[in-house]
Amino acid sequence: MGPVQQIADSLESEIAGSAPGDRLPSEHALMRRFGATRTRVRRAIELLEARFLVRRAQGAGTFVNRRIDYLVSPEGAPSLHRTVERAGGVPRTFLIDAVEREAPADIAEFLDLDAGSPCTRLVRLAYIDDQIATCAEEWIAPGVLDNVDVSLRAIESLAEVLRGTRRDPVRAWSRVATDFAPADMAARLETRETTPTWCLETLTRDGAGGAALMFSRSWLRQDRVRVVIQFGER
Amino acid sequence: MGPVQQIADSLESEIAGSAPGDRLPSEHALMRRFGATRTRVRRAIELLEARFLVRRAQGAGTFVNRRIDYLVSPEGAPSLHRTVERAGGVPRTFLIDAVEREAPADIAEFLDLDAGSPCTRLVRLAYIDDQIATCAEEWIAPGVLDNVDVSLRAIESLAEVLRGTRRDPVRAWSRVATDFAPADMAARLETRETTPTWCLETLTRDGAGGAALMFSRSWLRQDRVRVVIQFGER
DNA sequence: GAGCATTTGTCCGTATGTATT
DNA sequence: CAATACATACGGACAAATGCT
Repeated sequence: MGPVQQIADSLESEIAGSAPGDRLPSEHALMRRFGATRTRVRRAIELLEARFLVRRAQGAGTFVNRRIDYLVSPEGAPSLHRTVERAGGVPRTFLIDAVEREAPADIAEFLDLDAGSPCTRLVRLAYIDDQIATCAEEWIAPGVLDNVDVSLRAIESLAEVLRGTRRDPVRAWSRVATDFAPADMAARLETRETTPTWCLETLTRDGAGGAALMFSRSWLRQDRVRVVIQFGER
Repeated sequence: MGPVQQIADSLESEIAGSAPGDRLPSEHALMRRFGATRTRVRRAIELLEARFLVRRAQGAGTFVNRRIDYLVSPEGAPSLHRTVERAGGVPRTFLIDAVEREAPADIAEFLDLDAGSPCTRLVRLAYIDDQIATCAEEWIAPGVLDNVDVSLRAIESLAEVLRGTRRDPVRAWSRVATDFAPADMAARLETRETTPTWCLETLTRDGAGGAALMFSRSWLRQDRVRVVIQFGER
């Protein structure tokens, strides 16, 4: 076992006994403790970072990372908000944009829209322990919601809002994959364009086979959320 | 735009015009061409590697990578073999182990087995263009197959074999996630334990709600296969 | 099989850059 | 502004794997 791996193993057992958000000793402190060069110490921390065990922030330090398991199934997914809470984390959601605009062609097709008809597009960010975790773009068919910009600022689940308008939102279609987020998304997620990111797309209809209500495309950082897809009966 | 990004962009457009398996110029040749240090050239190639565009082999060189899109849905997945062929790649499958042994507790539960009853465990490797891509462990319930070790050496799909025994294999339950492969799996996949890897688990039953036939757990390298999970109707 | 050149992988020590506190 | 902490870069050296002779 190489010296880098030894340092990594030692740090890993140390992490196991600490809570998400805790700060690790600085790289210089670790150099002294292990009598190693900075290169080795950094390599060791990079191993932990690759496994999403720690998070590093320039100027601030290295911290124990929190990663959430998020279960997706055809029956629907619990809100990320609640999932985070249950894991002991602090979820926060922000609406950062709400505009009327024409949807891109592929999305308009999902929503059964005529070309040129404008729909409401929301952009929302979700944080876990004040760390950016996901960004969702949501296209809402015309006439489905009013004053969303007002009513949504503090609401974490669009499904709940839709239910409030006497609709019965059901997940009609979903696709999950990992991909490289486009530049604007990567910027919002404060991540590099070279890191694979979850992309979860969902078409919501009103009741089974009813009118298309909404198409959403969520990007989720792999280091903050672990998406698990499950279907069928045991 | 930094010098590293410029080199990466230049190489990327070069890659776009070449075929999977093609070799890139060596790092030294690129140093001369771009008048850059090895650090910068390597960083640039690492950017391409992170996006799965190239593959590097010590002592051999850097090559244009082939990555397969693999669609998984509740209705079932086409065989990886056929998916690779359709993309223009060369698929190959090897049975590397076939033993009678007791299944681990969690898997025995899936197969409705009593503790201690032995089942057949197969381990199979799949290659794309002679590059290791996936490793599957398959536990087959007692009495379902005979002489599998003989009959399976050249067969790429277990479902076809099961159909040959007058069964009706259906995908009853599945779970997909990315995870870090255990050490033995990482070794078989010739990958590091720090790279997230697809894990696809499936329970196969005989007809709808029938007897449990098989539980399989496949690990798929993210750089060779892009798993896309899709369910529902548009 | 042995030997050799090529190619990528890893590491070192040092210096400088940049974000945070 | 100063101190601290992580990020990036350089040039060089050696290791390890590959492929050819």
